[in-house]
Amino acid sequence: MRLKKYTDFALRVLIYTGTSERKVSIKEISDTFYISTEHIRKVVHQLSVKGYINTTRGRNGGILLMKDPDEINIGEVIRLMENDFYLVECFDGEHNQCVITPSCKLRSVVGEAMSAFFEVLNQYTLADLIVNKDELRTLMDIKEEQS
Amino acid sequence: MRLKKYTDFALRVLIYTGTSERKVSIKEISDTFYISTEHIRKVVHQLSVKGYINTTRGRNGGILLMKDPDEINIGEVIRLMENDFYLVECFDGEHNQCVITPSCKLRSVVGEAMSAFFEVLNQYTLADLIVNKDELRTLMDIKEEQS
DNA sequence: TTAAACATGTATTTAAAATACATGTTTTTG
DNA sequence: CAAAAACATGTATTTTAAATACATGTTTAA
Repeated sequence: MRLKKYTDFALRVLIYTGTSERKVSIKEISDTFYISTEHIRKVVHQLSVKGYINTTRGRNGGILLMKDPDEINIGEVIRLMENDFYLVECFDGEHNQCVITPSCKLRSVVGEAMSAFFEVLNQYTLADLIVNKDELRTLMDIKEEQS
Repeated sequence: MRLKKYTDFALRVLIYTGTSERKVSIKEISDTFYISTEHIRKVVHQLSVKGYINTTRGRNGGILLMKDPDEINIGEVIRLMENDFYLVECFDGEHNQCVITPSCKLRSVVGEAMSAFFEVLNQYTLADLIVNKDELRTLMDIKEEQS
């Protein structure tokens, strides 16, 4: 049971962007976390498609948060980034061939567990993740004036 | 976010075994669910190592439940079968290289969500999954006298 | 016009899971 | 005692999804 790095990275992009007071770049983020720039680029792109961040091209381009941190729900972000929640075969209706599906109690049990998982995540926003901005800024080595 | 088929299959083995009144075989189970016999064999083996079932070799061998269904906790089974719960990088202490770990709030948020997930699963036992034995027996085509 | 940013489609690599294969052991029955 | 029917176990292969890399394009400001 894992989340994709993609999802993990999306959250880090939001944390990074939300912690900085200025525009940030993909390069900065990938350097900070020792992560493939191309992979982060894709995460950034999807976050911008979903309206969380705004990206501008060109010199002096970069990434800005588009919403207030307290409007960015963590459960929602994870649901959007993680596309596949087929914990057990029957969750994937199209490919399910488990014979007991019509009478299976496991189905709802696992569903209930997954709901509980998201109920917790839904209670948090990006604001909760960056309350300690100063500490984070130090750890991520964010300089407020771009070199 | 998925569970392994391995985990799904372990639960089905328990459901199958718990539903039948007699000894069952790996062959039967893999035929019922259209699943690789070898894969099920490994699941069965681990379930027996963990003491959930008893297997006997040889002619007239097979699988029997070792515990009362209401003593078999679903959360526990899933925890045992699914070995890896590294939802985010920092959960894997040994390989974690995320720089914000010391001050990261996401860590505990995801941890809390995972706990909620298991809290639900911990509330159920195999007995809950087979309350409707008759329906299940029909769907799985279990004959109580072996042909 | 050049440099520095993001965009985007495709290809490759990696890692884990799933499956298959080969051989061995155990037990019962004829 | 031989054969059949079960599980055991180690290894190898295949599959799949995710991660990463590559190549090229577009945008914008200096």
